[in-house]
Amino acid sequence: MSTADRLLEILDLFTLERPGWSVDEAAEACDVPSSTMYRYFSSLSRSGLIAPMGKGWYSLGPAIMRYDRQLRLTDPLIRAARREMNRLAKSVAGRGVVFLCRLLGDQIMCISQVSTGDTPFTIGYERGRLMPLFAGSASRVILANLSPAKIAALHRDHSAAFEERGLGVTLKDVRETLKTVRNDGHFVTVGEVDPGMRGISVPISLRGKILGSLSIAGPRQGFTNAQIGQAVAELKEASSRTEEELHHIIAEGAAWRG
Amino acid sequence: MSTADRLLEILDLFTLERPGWSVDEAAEACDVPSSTMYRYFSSLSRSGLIAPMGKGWYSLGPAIMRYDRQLRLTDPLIRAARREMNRLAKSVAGRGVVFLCRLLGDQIMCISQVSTGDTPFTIGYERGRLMPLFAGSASRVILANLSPAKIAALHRDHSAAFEERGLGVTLKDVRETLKTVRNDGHFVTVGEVDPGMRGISVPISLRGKILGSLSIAGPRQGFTNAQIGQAVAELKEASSRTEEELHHIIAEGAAWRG
DNA sequence: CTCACATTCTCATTAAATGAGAAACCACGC
DNA sequence: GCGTGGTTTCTCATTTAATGAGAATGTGAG
Repeated sequence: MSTADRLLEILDLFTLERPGWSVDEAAEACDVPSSTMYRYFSSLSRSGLIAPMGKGWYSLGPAIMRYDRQLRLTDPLIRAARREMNRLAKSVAGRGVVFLCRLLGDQIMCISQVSTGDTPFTIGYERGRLMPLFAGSASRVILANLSPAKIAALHRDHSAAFEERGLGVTLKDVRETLKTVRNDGHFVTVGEVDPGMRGISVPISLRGKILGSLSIAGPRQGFTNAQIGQAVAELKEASSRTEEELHHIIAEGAAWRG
Repeated sequence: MSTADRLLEILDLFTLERPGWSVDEAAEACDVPSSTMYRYFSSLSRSGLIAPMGKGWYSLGPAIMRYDRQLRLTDPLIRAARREMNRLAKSVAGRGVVFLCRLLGDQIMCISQVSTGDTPFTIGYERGRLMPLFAGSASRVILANLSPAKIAALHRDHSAAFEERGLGVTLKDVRETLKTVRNDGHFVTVGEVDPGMRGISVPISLRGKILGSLSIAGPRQGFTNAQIGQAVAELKEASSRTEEELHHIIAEGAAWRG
């Protein structure tokens, strides 16, 4: 195993379930001597990726927060969507939250979330939350707009998941199902990611390439059929304005390519 | 230079000013051949710390957001302060934002920010923002509560900064100034971090050890003297409740030490 | 299909990581 | 102040992995 992989393996020790580690425990977990783990920890501490939280205990460090802020401030998609997300949030205040997802390789991640007013329900759609590829409306509208080659590759590797989620058994079935979603331009689910929650999503693309999705989520009973229809219309409008804004941001260009 | 340092040097290429890099440009910047930089990029991509954003351009990746979410959800200080911060935010709605800072080694970082209602002014106090050590109320109340040894060490290394900020010339002067702040239990500034902005801060400690500070910031004219006095009182109350809550969280314990 | 470009692979050479133990450094209580 | 226990850094001979030029392969746009 390479040194690089070792470092990244150590970072991955720090999880939601186990956010704090001592040098000795980490050494045992990775099966290296303490002196070596001290070397690793000191490299990671120097860069701020981890930080001593007192008494020999370490957790993830300030660099994580700094880098995350940097992403928030520079991500063209987040910037392009901000205004429309705020508008949508007001429109569904108290009934739902608005969130933005991005396709990253084979993963779909929530990268931004806006809500206004009191949201008495638990908001599961936080920035940084990894979304399941095959469940939930936010993922579905992205999935439906992937290239045929990518859909085929995913179906080859995860055919069981496709079937389980009712997307179809054969690749042909799957293509049909996704074609419908693609043509509708939106997708609505109930309880696929969080129980009792409804998801309403539309895709966001740039020059024909799918980038992510814009969604509203809230308690199932917070939306009548008419309100779902209105939400879909508002989401579509917001998505198309976001795409337009994204063109402007990229045309300015300097921000992204340095 | 070690491999570890190389990797972390590469991560540091990604800045607010220059959030996107191609392999070749990064190779040139770090003075290594492209084939080597490809190896580094692929390690970092595999772990998700960076991600290809299309067409050979890379930016910071999903792991950053995942780790940041993890910190938000597990940091005992953030969790302990949440309720009080929400309460304070309502109390200063429209006039200010509430933010929480943490001491991390020699750095002070904003780790959480809450505001309610419309905040027409620019909010500079975002999570992930590094705060200057010697300016601003949020830092001052932390500085004032450091151990005498640390204050002495800081004064040795940054005596010019101490003098510039009016903290005193000799170590003796500095100690006197900080003692006053410590005894007051709060500090108020104007325009030290962001022009035209007022900062009002109180310290947060655990078992006599300074951990961070809780602050309200807003446009200077948003606070009459009486309102400043009230804000200080509310902040002190919030701080002491946060410290209490922190004791509970740490007593439960499981969450932090795994 | 083809071309240009992005990415991965190969392998002999070079340089860095390793780890046991010694030493230094702290913070803490007395 | 001054040991004391635990944490962290240092040292250096040995082992192991990183390096990088160039060839090979993959990929996407026209």
